[in-house]
This record gives sequence, C-alpha cells and structure tokens, in this order.
Amino acid sequence: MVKPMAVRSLHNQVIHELGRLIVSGELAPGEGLPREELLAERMNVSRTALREAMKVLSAKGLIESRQKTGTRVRDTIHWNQLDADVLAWRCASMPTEDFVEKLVEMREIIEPAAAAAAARRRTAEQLETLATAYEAMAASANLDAWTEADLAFHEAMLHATNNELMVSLFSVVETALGTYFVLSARTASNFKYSLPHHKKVLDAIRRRQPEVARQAMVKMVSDSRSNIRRHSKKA
Amino acid sequence: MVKPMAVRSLHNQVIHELGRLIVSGELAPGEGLPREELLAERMNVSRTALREAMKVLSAKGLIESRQKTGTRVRDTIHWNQLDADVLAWRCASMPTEDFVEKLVEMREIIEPAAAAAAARRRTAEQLETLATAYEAMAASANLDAWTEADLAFHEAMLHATNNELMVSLFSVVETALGTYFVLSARTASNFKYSLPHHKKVLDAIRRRQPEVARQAMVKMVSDSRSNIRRHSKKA
DNA sequence: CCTTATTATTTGTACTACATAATTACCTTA
DNA sequence: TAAGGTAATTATGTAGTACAAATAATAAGG
Repeated sequence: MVKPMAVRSLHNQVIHELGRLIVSGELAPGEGLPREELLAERMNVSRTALREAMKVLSAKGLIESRQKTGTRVRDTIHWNQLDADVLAWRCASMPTEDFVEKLVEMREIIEPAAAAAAARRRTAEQLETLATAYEAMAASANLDAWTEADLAFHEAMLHATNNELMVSLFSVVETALGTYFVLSARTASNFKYSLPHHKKVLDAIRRRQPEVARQAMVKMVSDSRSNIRRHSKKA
Repeated sequence: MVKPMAVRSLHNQVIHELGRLIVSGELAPGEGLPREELLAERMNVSRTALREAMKVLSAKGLIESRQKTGTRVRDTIHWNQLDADVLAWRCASMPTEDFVEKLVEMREIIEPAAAAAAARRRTAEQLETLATAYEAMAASANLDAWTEADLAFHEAMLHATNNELMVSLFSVVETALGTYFVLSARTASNFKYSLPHHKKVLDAIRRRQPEVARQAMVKMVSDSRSNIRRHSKKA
C-alpha cells in the first residue's frame, strides 16, 4: 500500500518528510515550525530546497507562512484531504478505523454513480480497457497481480464516465482499495472473491444498463465494507 | 465568481498567471516552456520565485520538469481536477457548456449523498450553523447576500457529514454554484426561488430523515440543472 | 554501423544579500 | 497615565550567483 515512490529530488524528500509529520499529527495544527534557516540546517538542505517544499505543502493546505510570524501547521479543516499525497500520508502508518469507515463511505457514493455514468456514456474503446482489466483480474495468479488489475478496473470505470472530475477521485478509490487490501482477511485461496461482482458491473456497462451497473457496484462496495468489519472485529 | 484573491506574493502571482495559461489551453499539453532563466526574465521575476511557483504547479499535476529536457505541460489526464485553483482557472473565462454539465453531474452525486449523511450524523451545533445559513438566505436583500449565504449553507451541510473527505469536495460544489449563479437567469425578483428546497433539506436534516433529505437535495440540484439548460437554449 | 566517451544544456541545490511586512517595544504627547 | 504613533526587530519574500547532477545530443573509436 505505501508507495515506494522513488523520491529522487531533494525538495520532494522534504515534502514527504514534513507532509508525513504533519498529517500523522507529530506536528500538531497550530504548532509553529522553526524558522526556515534553522529548519533547513536541521534537515541538512538549503533554504532554497526547503522553501520549494514548503510552497507545495502550503498549496496542499497543510501549512501557512506569514512574514515575521513564521510558518504554522494549519487546522485540518484547511487540508486538501483529497490530495493523493495527503491520503497516502494518512495511510503511511496503519489508518484509524474511523478513517477507513470514511473511505468506504466515499466509495459508496462515488463508485455506484460512476458505474451508472459509465454504463450511459462509455465508448467502445473504454469498454475494451475495462474488459482487459477484468480479464487480468480473472487471470491473476497471485495477490499482487490481482491488486494491480483491480485498481486498473476501477480506474478504467472512472475514465469511462467521461467526466474528468470523476477521474480525479481515483486517488480516493485507490486509497480505499489499498486499505481494503491490507485490512480484509484475504488469503491465497480467496482473493478472487469479488470477481463475480466485477463481472456484473462490466456486463451492465457493456449492455448500457445504468441502474444494473449501479446496483452491482453498490453490492460490491457493501460487500467489501462487511469484509473489513469482520476483520476489525477479529482484531 | 472569479475569486479576487488578493494575490500578494510574487510567486503566487506567477502560479496564477501560468496556471491560467495552462488550464485555458493557451499553453497546450505537451508544449515545452522556455527554460527557467528565460521565463523568469520574461515574467520579470527571479528564478527563485519562478521555481517556487513551478513546484506548486507541478504538485497540481499541470507541469513536469526534467533535467536537460526542460519543463512541459502535462496531459489533462494528470491534472488535479478537483484542486480549487484548477477549478477556478477553468472558470476564469466563461466555462464551456459541457464543463458546466460535468459540474452539475458532480453535484448530483455529491450533494444528495451528503444531505443523507448529514441527516444521519449531524451534531446539534452543526445543525445550528446550517440553520443560521438558511436564515441568512431567507433574510438576504440582494443577490450578493444570497450567494454568500447559499455557499455557507452548502458548506455547512458538507461539514455536517462529519467526513472531512466530503468537506474537501466543497471546491467542486462551490465552483458548480458559481457557474450556476452566472448562467441561471436570475433577476432581482426571483433569486430566492430555491429557498423552499433549502428549507426541505434543512428540516429533513433537523429531523434526522436521511432519505427525505436526499430526495429534497436531488430535487434542488435537478431544478438548478434545468434552470441552466433553459438559459443555455436562450443563448 | 554500432558502441562508447564527450560535451552541452537544462534543471537541481546551495549560499549570500537585501526587501518587505508585521510584531514588539519604546517613546512622545495630550 | 493612557493613547498613539514610530522605530527596532525578526521572520518570510525576492534577487542573483555559482556550481552540481542528469541526460540528450554529438563526436570518437571499434
């Protein structure tokens, strides 16, 4: 789940280091950061690199800089919670149960609607991509292959809505699926459990049946929700 | 609609200048930007300020920099379409009809679900805030006051879901409402047209009736959709 | 012709210097 | 003493220079 994310450049490292610290709560909202000169020295980077990182974190709503006052961690209200990085940082450590709950709720809202829209507006080519992803799921020999194909399926569905705003929600779906992969009690024998659900969605989209697609997707998500619940109770 | 956004700092100006150019299509995807030194000179800023801006645009998925190769505008697929700035830049000039359509579709997905969730989980305090916003709408004497209160109502509803991921979608709702305010044929006499819709939503949330709230919101959005349609046909 | 070394160019990082804004403290004055 | 304005202080903001690192293009060598 945690992206390896070959962080090449220095300022990218700084972004992720500070970002993770803030999102994890180790740097609490309201807390002031050391002034740039000190912080740069402490992190062994130049003020230049540090500032470039801080501008990005500022754009994500995590921090706020003012002259003389310094830089402070902003309240979570202002965080760009849908940002892929912010979501990833929240899952860097084991995500809290209530955050998983919120992710599932988002899937319940996004994906059935997306399935319906895809059934209405998908092109032949988009259907092709979706079908290919499904085939890869069916053919997957191990968990990793399944995971990759599963993500491809859900992303292809979002693309098939032909609404780029919808597509941008993939970061949420991706994170939700990621936590599911970690939390659900899957084994080598049952990891293809949800394949029939995916087939129903695919078929409904192929046949351009929005409501059928929606219901199939509702079923799929509600199923994965209960899978997580079962696992949580175990733990 | 277009945020005045008192762009104080230089690099913020650069962010918005370049951002708008890219999102409007004046700088097409695939197109390479001049190298930093030249671009900085051309924009009358230092390379320092330019780079800080470029890092932010890069974080929004609009551009991509590589050593030796230079900086290129990325394909729209990679754009962070839900980013508040990106949305605002898309509406800087008159938004296209199909973009408005996509915004409305997002409202249709987000807001009914949010209304239902708010009815389920809102706190007394959140209800208070929502009611206050409603009162302000009812009391508004002009279009500006109405607009402000309307936005506050929709934001309060998202907050009442107690799901911060939902709250972050406010940028989408805000943009959608903004285009609606511009495109709908409102006059001094009828701008409170949707007040009863809002009352139904508020009451359902107060009474904790998720499905009633959802349906009321479905009605409100579908109504505003048809209002926009009517106006588009005129033009 | 293919492979490998060299070169040139562009972004990446560091450092210095100064500008600007905002807070704080002080100092003047009624 | 209290009010109010003013100057000192200190953080971020901007500019500019120099060099490092990466890589596309090119030249050298087999």
